[in-house]
Amino acid sequence: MNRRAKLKDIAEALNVSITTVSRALNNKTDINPTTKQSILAMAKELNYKPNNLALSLRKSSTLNVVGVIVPHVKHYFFSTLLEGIMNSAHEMNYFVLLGESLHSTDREKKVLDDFSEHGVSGVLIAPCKHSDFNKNVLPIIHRRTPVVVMDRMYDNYNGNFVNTNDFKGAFEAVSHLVQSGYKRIAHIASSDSWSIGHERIKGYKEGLRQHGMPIDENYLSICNFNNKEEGAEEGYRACHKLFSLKEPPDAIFSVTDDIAIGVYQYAQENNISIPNDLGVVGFSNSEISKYLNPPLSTLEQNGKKMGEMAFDFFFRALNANGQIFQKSFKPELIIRGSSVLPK
Amino acid sequence: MNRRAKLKDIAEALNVSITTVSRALNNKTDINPTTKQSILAMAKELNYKPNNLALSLRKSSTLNVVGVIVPHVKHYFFSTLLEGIMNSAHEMNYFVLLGESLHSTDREKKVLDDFSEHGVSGVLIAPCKHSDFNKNVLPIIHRRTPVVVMDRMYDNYNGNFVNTNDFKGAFEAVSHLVQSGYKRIAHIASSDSWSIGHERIKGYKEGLRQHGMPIDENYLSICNFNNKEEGAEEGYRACHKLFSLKEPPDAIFSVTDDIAIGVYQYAQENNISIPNDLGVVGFSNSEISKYLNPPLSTLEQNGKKMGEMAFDFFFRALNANGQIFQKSFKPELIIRGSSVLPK
DNA sequence: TACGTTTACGGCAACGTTAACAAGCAGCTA
DNA sequence: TAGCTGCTTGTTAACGTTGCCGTAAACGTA
Repeated sequence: MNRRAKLKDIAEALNVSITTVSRALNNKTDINPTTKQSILAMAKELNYKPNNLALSLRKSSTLNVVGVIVPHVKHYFFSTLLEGIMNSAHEMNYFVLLGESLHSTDREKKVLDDFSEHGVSGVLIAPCKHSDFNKNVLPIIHRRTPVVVMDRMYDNYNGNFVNTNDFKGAFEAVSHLVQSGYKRIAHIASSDSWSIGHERIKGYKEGLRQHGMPIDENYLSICNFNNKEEGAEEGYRACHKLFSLKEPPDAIFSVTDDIAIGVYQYAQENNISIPNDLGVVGFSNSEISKYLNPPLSTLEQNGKKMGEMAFDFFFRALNANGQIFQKSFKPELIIRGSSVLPK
Repeated sequence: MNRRAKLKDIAEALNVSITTVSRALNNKTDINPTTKQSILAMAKELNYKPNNLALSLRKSSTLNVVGVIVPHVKHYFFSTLLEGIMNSAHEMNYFVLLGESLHSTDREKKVLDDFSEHGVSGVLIAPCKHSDFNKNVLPIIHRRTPVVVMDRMYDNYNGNFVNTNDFKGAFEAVSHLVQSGYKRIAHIASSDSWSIGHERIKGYKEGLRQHGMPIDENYLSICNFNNKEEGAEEGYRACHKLFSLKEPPDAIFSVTDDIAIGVYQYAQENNISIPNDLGVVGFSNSEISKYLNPPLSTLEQNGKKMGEMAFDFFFRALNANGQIFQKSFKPELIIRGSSVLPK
């Protein structure tokens, strides 16, 4: 096979200058329609494809590449998010450069710096837990590279983002448990110090308040975890603590499905029947949830749609100078067997 | 912030030529150690970082980028594979360009062509189901770009690969079921026409043979599926068919965990007790498996290790001209509650 | 002294592309 | 007819880097 055709080849074949060829292929003005036609024809004949590497150097930015960084690809939500991003990216002829932070803010910084060095045209970031906005993200924005923050929020951040309305989700979960007839609703929460944990706690409390139920701080159990395995263990421990109270809860809104798994394990070992003795609602509709016994009620975050929109925001931000794109997805309550008392 | 320092800046600061600076920074000969020291010092002072874009053009290949393509990121096995690849890549300062084939051979081709166009230094591919080696992969190899095939095999392929020893895995699963005391072992299989399905069927039959058990083609149920949801449904259907036989099986080796979920659903609806009436063994130790009731025995494929090795193979192939790297991972049998009869 | 060899460096070209400027030419106006 | 205008094309430089070649100075050898 011959080497790839370049502008020069077309130019020589037609006895015109390289510039003229470039003009024809880039739909520039200042070109005779006849010349243009013959150039286009020749380009097709020689199967001309522009050289991305040269273009990148010329424009001093990689062409059609977005950097995407998430804490863990293997978490279901992030992999669906990624799926959405890749769908849209593929449609728009964009490449996805992928990195994982593994919930380390240092690694996150390293990956983002690498992205910059590689000259990505944009960055889509699902921040790690203690992500440092000023240190990690701000430098990218200063380079005028479009950034879209996904999934969780930075304090006082006012750029492009796509996230879940955690507050509303938690509120709905609690409302549902109340309507199902549960009276003492606990929340196994994630740290108050990051947006997801914070907003869900707020939604939980507001849910209780609006239904005229007391807020008992003993029913708020905060735990710390970074991956699924820890999640289940933490859930188990938290559940154990809740059931050591004088008056244990009769329902638990769990900040994630993984933690709910720990609750299930504790319940099974202690002969606590779900949903009869204990109602449970999780968060994120992980693939496991519907196969649990009983199937777990939870909130669907629709990672795929979020991913698609995140890419779309990036794409629009590229050409809209200064305009900011924001969207908060209301999660959808999925009611299954774990939170409905049989009549 | 100033713009990034380039060779010219260092050269002007020290009154030497650009070439000399380049030599110093690239550990070339023909340079005075003293000059070299001062150049290195100045490079550090100006925080010089080579411009990848320019380098890419010069070498006409993107620097430090591998293209990775898998059928679906959201499948647990592939996401762990990806995790392994990214770990190793990150360590070696490589970027990962990600694509999904979604089990479409056309899309696979498109993504691979895009990779080539982008000038990746290597390609790691987990082929889609009906992937066309000659059309999709061969052109890349012809460009002398190192390729590592992961997870499944092409017929007569003799390049770099990393996969699961599906034959041994299936063999072990069947042996285990025999040793547990099951007598009529069925296999819900995947299509015989691709390596994974084929090898597992072979392993299943060989397992029966070596334990002196008859091979009943009625107990071999082949089904077709491309994603989890279909998997469970197909499993359910296949199970239904098996239990319509005059003499239904008392154990099922399922080609994937997803299909095993369908088996569980059928069993629950029809009051078939696992493991008492029916032993079940799955494949791939998906995250769901240990949370099923009873927990599902299965085969761990260790995607992370495979991913790490796949990248390692690529990396070594870069500099080892012609040498071929191959590794078949023996999956590890994980015995849980679904395949052991109580004494 | 004369010549070859080594050491250390600089100049130029090239990777493929595009932007800015220059320039040729036809047609039109005064 | 001189000069202006608009249309079309070509020339040059630049993006940042490295490989090739050339060469001056210092050194060694007969």
